[in-house]
This record gives sequence, structure tokens and C-alpha cells, in this order.
Amino acid sequence: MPKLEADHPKRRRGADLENAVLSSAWELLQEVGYQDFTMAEVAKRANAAKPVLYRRWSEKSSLAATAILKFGPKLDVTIPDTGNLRQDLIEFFNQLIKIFDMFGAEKLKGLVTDRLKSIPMGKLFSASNSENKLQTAVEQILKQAEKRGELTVAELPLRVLHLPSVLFINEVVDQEAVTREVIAQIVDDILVPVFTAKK
Amino acid sequence: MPKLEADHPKRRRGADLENAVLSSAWELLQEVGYQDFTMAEVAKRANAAKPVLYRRWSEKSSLAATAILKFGPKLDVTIPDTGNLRQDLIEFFNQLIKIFDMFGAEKLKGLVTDRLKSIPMGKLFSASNSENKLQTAVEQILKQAEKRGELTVAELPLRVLHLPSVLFINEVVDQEAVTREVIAQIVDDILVPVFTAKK
DNA sequence: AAGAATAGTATACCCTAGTATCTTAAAATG
DNA sequence: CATTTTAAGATACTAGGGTATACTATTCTT
Repeated sequence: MPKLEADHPKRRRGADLENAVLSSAWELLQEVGYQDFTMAEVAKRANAAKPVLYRRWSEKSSLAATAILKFGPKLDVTIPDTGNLRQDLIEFFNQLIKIFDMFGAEKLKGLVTDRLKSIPMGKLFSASNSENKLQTAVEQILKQAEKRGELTVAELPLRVLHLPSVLFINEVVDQEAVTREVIAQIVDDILVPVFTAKK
Repeated sequence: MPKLEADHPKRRRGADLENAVLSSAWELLQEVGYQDFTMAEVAKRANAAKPVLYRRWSEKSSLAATAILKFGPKLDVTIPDTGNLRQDLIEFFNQLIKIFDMFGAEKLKGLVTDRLKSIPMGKLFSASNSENKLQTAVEQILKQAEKRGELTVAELPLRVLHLPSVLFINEVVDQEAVTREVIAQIVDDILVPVFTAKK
């Protein structure tokens, strides 16, 4: 189908081709959501062959996640510092809602459950190569609270640091909607008690 | 009423057929695990047609879950009462490990993530018709603690009551193994602080 | 520049979840 | 019984994830 002598006289390779695929993937995701997103259609729109996709992404959910991380709403890396642990956590998690608002969480549910087949919950918000932004942000928020004497970070095990991501993902998978009210409840009923627990 | 209990009924129906299918499913699950468990093979072993399976179970994960709930290790419904919230929780959750030990959690991982596509985490341990044993057990354990004055149950929101299931499932999906040590850490670092938090 | 190595293109293929269809046994109804 | 309704049997089919293969354009190496 791709006429080599037309728009693309040359055969695309490497980053060029990769970007073309990701753009097509992003476009299709927005149009039909994850469930109806097919690898064949992405390939077709990118004028690429299916093996090109699979050479870069091991599976459909991985391609979709990469496209969202590249073109979707950026996670704001600025760490809130309101002088209050509760409020910092709420502000930060409200940023995450943006991604799910954009599509409607039901359009992403399948993506999340597919992703869980290959990666742990705590890494769902990580780009494949980079570090987990969400977790490091939580750590910084906690360090701020520590300076104010609200808790002692050194005492928090890894499992506890992962808790915010786990709870967030759980809401997406369960309720298919994460509102500001839900965030506040999670913070009040679970996160603050756990973070500030005395040993 | 015609009583036609022939020795070799030509065509099985209802419960007979259903049990035959579930037995074949259970057998196959033990042999190959969930990933390589196929509907066609179950049908073949049960001498049944695929539509028979789909008339009863909407999807593969549902059939597998039903077979495990029917033939797998029974969840012990006795509620521990050690006089201590922490210990009650630990004892109870150690019972759950049996199911995953039996197969090796990696053989069940796909099942859990598939199930999450259709039901919330809190219901993963429920039989399709019955109530959620796990959650009611947790509630009873908490009521015992309340009698001892360790906490006030009325103040615990639903999300908090679901937390044990959520954390357990998360470990299965993430680490693919839930040991007694992990259970103890979850109880100590998360559950007890949350359950006993003062508002 | 020639040849090797790499990574596209095009296409066919496999596998399995899930569905549709048509025939027919068996049960329910009366 | 005769008739109607239900559900099993057999089988073909669709759709989509993922792989294999044969070939060729581009780039790398010498």
C-alpha cells in the first residue's frame, strides 16, 4: 500500500517510523478507546506492517500505554507544598484524574487490566524507560511532611510507598471513575492513617 | 411425573452436564494452569459443545473461577478469635494463601487479571450467587475487636472494608507470591493502622 | 564500492475467545 | 399423547492478538 515514490520516497526507519506508529495509535485511541483499538488498524493508519509494531512493543497494551504517555496529558511534576500532608496528597492525586477524565475511565479499564498482566500496579504510571514519577512524587511529599514533623519517612516500607498507586488503580478498575471526593476519602481514610502511624 | 433415569442417557442436560463441564475444567486447570486452559479443550473433555459452556459462563475466566470455587481448597469460614486484632487478621489471611499455593500463583495470575475485567476486586472471592465471604469475615473480625474496644466499626467506610481483599489481590498480581511474611507486613503496616485510626 | 547485517514491506498463517445457525433430543405442558 | 418449549449437538464462522516467512531497501563495515 505505501507507494514508495509518493509521499515517502524513502523507507522509514527507527525513530521516524516509531513516531508515525505512535501518532496513529494515539489518534485511534482517541477515536475508539482501548477496547476497539486494534493493532491491524494502527499498522494500516501508519502505513506500516504489523511486525513493525511487535518489534517495538511486545503487546497491544504496551503500545497503547506508550502512546498515552507520549501524547496524553502530562503528569505535572511539580510537587504541591501546602504545608499539610493531607492537602499535598489530595492536590497531587487530583492531577492523575486528568488522564482518566480525558477518555472516560471505562475506555481505559481494559488497558489497565491488560497492563497488569505484565507489570505491577506500582509501575503503571512509569514510562518504559524512566522512573516511576508517581512514586517519587509521593516520596517527596512525605519528606516535606517529615520536615514538619508529621511522620518519619525512614520507617515507611516499600509496600506503603506503593499504596497510593495501588489504591488509585483499584478505583479505576473497580468503579471506573475516580472523582475528587473519592480521592479525598482515600487520603483521609487510608493514606494519612498509614503514613502517620506510630510503630 | 415420568421418572426416566436411564443408565446411559443419550443427551445430558442441566446439572449433570454442568457438573461434567466443571469437572473437566478443574482437571484441565490443574494440568496446564489458566494460561493454557482453553474452552475448546474443556468442551472436548466433557464431550460437550462450546456453546454449552458459554450458555452457563459468560467467559473463560468465569468458568475457571467457578471450577476453583467448587473443587479447590475451601475457604475456611471459621473466624479466628485470638483476642487480638492483628493476630485474627493474620490467621484469616493465611487461609487464603492455600488457594494460591496449590497452583503456584503464576498459574493463576492471568485468571485474576481477566476476572478484574468483569468484577471488582472486592468480589474476587465471591461465588457467583453467594455473598462475599472474605468481606463478611473481615467484618466479623472487626466486630470482635470492637467489643474489646480496639476500634469502632461504625466509622469504617466501605472502601476500608474492601482494603484487605484489594491488598491481597494486589500482591498476587504483583509479586505472584503471597507468603506469611507478606501477610504480616500488610497487617502491621497497613491494615491495623487503618482500622484503628482515630478520626 | 562490495558485501554483510539490519530492519523495513507484504502477506500468509496460527490460535483461541466468543458467536451464529441449524438440527434434534428431551422435558414440560395440557 | 400431541404439541410446544427448552437446550444440547455439531459445526462453521468471525475477529483480533500475535508469529513466521520471503523478500528488499537502507545502512554499516571493510
